[in-house]
Amino acid sequence: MLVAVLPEGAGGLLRPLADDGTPADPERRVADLVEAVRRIEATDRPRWLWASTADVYPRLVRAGVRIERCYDLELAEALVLGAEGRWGQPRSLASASARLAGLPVPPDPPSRAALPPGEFQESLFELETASGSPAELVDVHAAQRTRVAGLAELPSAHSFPARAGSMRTLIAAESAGALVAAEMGLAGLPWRADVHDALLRELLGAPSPVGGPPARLVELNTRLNVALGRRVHPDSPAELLRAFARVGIVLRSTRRWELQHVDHPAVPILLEYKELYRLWVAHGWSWLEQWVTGGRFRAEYIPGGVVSGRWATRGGGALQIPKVVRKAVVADPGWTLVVADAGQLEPRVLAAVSADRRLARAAAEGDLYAALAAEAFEGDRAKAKLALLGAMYGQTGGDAAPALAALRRFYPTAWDLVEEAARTGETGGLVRTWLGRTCPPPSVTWRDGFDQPGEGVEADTRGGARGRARGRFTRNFVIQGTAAEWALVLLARLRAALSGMRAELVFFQHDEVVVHCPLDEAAEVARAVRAAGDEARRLLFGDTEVRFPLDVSVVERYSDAK
DNA sequence: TGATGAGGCGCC
DNA sequence: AAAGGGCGCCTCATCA
Repeated sequence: MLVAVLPEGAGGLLRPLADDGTPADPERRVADLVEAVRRIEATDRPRWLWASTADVYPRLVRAGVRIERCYDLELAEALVLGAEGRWGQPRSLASASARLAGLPVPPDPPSRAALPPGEFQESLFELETASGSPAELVDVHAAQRTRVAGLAELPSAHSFPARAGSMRTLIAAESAGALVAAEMGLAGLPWRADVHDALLRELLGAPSPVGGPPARLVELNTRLNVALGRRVHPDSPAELLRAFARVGIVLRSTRRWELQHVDHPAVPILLEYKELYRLWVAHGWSWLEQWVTGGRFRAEYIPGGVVSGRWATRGGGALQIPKVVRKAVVADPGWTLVVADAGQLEPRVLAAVSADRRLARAAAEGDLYAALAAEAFEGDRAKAKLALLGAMYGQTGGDAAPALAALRRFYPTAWDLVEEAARTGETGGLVRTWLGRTCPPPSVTWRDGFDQPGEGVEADTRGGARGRARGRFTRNFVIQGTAAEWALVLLARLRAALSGMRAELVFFQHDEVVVHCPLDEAAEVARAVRAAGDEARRLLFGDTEVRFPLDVSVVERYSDAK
């Protein structure tokens, strides 16, 4: 059973539908949407059909209402458009409805995600009156079902064919992910501001009372001035290049890896400055003030925000929290953190999707690289890792060349899969993930101003640096995107397993998940994470012998994981 | 003055 | 150890 929901102030319109999406009961208006959903969820557990989870669900969660399943029409629209070769067309309910009716398609309204961070937070408290009608929801949903069923017949110049069944799975997983994202964003990551502050003082020294650089940075800057024989602003690359040139050192850039090869007393000082400077500007006191409230860091998660299907976040740099700062992530008293990290996820995904028999056998082991090394790289684990990463990221020459040759010889089926994805991209084609997420067309991934979709695109794409860049992108897309799908399914299964417990999902980062739970639930949560990983493997890859082992730690502090 | 791009670096 | 893929976000430099 489905129930279509259209919010309207504090109330809304509800329309029950049969499983096939056809209306089952007349539409009705409720004055209190939260209470209506609470009641219907308790008795019927329907799949809720709405235009956008991000617009509707947060207010339900804040009122203490959680739902089990939903169908996010806009996320689904984006996936189906991509599979149909119409990537990037407007996806809102209004746009999809207009497209269906053959009317001019309005652009998507600016999404919440486009708001400045502060306003984004506030917007979550607004009562949204969505545009559109329940009839439009019902019609667009029905049309999506038909379009999904037709996907199997689409011409397939892609890594994986578009299959109706897997697209349904993908839409369900994407929708479940949106529920997790909303809940996790509201729950927040436990964050001890006092611990963070102590850490900053230890590394950076005392903060400046007027907002300038802290003591340690001032000191390092002074020492740098001395070492270079003149005053410099270390945050200005141009100035640094000039200063180094003046002491006889010509640099192409001031990147760390380039500086590291330079023998000059200023270099270690500058490297230390850069590291601490970054900590100060990106995760210093102002970050703490802006993003941590009530003992929680509340990130804004955007499911499907990355073209590969990975999540994005906005504000607070939630996916880039430096390891050193993770000391401030501390469980509440009497609670603990269960941290689960999928090791070697992407090479395992390659083994599973390619069904390369030898690679799959290696991926049945706990340490895939070691197994590979024993078989094909004379026991050299580092070389095995280099080869596999090089094949997935598109490295061609350099030190990796011999390793790549060995990989190609021993694992030809896996090799062919990534090579085929790369060739497809180089010649202007599209690739898909295992469940059917389609990569954007070349016109979207080229960001140079003069690239226009249409004439000349294919010719420009073939050969040349740009074509090779596109090939590296599509080569990686099929692996990274499929890994994101495995993680998404794990997340959805884990969320289901945790319902009814006090445990809460509080963080998710590509292949790693953190659950905050009472101490006495930790063992069960750890079991649930492993079970969710197994279910994700089975759902995606059936009876593959590839394993997706999870490193699970039960810790008080995030920094103590692993 | 505000917008944009480049340089740089944190995470996976 | 770096370099291949994906991001967000900070700064400076430049341009309208």
